[in-house]
Amino acid sequence: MENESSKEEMVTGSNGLFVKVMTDEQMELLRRQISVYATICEKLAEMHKAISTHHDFSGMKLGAFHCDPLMAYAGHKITSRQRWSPTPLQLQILERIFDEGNGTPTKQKIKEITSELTQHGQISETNVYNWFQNRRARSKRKQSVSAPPNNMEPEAETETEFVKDNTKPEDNEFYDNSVPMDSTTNDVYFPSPEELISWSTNGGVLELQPFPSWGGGFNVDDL
Amino acid sequence: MENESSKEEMVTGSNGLFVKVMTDEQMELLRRQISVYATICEKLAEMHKAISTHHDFSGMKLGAFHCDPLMAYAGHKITSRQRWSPTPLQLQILERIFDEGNGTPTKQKIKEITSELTQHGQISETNVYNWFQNRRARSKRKQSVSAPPNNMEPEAETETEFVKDNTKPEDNEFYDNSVPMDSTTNDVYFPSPEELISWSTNGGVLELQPFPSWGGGFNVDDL
DNA sequence: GAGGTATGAATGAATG
DNA sequence: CATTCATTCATACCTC
Repeated sequence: MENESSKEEMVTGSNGLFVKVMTDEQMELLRRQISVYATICEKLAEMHKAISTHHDFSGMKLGAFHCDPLMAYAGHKITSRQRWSPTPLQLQILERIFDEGNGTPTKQKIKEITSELTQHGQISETNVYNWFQNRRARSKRKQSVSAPPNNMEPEAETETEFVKDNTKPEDNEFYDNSVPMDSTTNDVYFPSPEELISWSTNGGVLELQPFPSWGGGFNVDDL
Repeated sequence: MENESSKEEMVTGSNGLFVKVMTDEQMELLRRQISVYATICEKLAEMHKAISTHHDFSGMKLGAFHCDPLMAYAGHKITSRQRWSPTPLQLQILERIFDEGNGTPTKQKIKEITSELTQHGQISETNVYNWFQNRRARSKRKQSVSAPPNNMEPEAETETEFVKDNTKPEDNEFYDNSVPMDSTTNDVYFPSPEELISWSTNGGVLELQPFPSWGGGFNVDDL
């Protein structure tokens, strides 16, 4: 990453006010972070809920949190950025190019294709790149599925087996899961804390308010 | 959306890059929002902890490959794990090292790094090597992953061609959206999710790390 | 609303 | 290093 765009700075907006500046990068970080929090909260709430169903914790204190028995289950999906999807026209063109057989588009080709497709809708080089990657991989996989005429039980999901034939040196792995949490938001709306934390301690059951839609603040990628 | 002071806007920073802008107001909101999450998480963790002390979760096998049901947040199944994946801690360290700028780690450095990371989880030199390879390569070809700002109509072939690439200049559309982890300066610091929420797999007790810095990381007021 | 599928995207590893 | 492959994750959509 270049040293030129990773830090925030102060600029004077068009309205003349001083404002804080975030780069896309930072914005993305923020977005993710908040989303992670949301997820964590949600899961914790679920967990507690699950536990609560098995035990009675009426005596349970939650610090200063005592609220009305407002019913609400932790909604989720506080964020949802639509991922890119080719328009029919774009798809048509992409498929055509793909069928032309020219294996993997070079970087240069990607650029060309992208600029062509841009005339038919929003698209970035990454989109094009990914599309071809996926297209190739999946058309290949499909064939290999039809190839093996033998056996192949439908679903051999032996989950009790943690095979880690990593074919590689001594790499092992036992810590699971690096948080995927995609999440994305177009806008960020911030309810007041009270709004958010109005959970019910009703019978020890904790419930989080559904996350209010993020739809009012600043647009992360839509301006 | 008109151009008022409380709304975000796009301006050109001193470096010439387009950046997103937040007003103080928005920044404050953001800070509070995240703070609220932090509080919620803490409280939930406390609650869970309290509950856990009263019950035996012997049924919860939480070995290296088993997560407590809650932790499987994201629907990820524990059965996967065939390829190495850095733990959050490892990732953090790796990113730090990467950011230190020392280009290609030598063989010797790889060894050092590996042995350091081993303390935080299984890892091999190959893993480290690959990671740096990929990290380098991708820090260059990072592109706009974020769906272009505008929502596109999947089927409404309104191929209106006024698509203006608001993302960035025509020639260069690279910006980072890969794993966030830089920081270290006084700008936005975001602990990784796992950093925040390190679950003890011991008896199903959940533990939240003390919140790193909502008080230390994101300096709203003293930029 | 839980299942399945399609697909955009992310990333460890491999190949040149 | 530059590209590519393989696998996986996440989400949108679809069906029941």
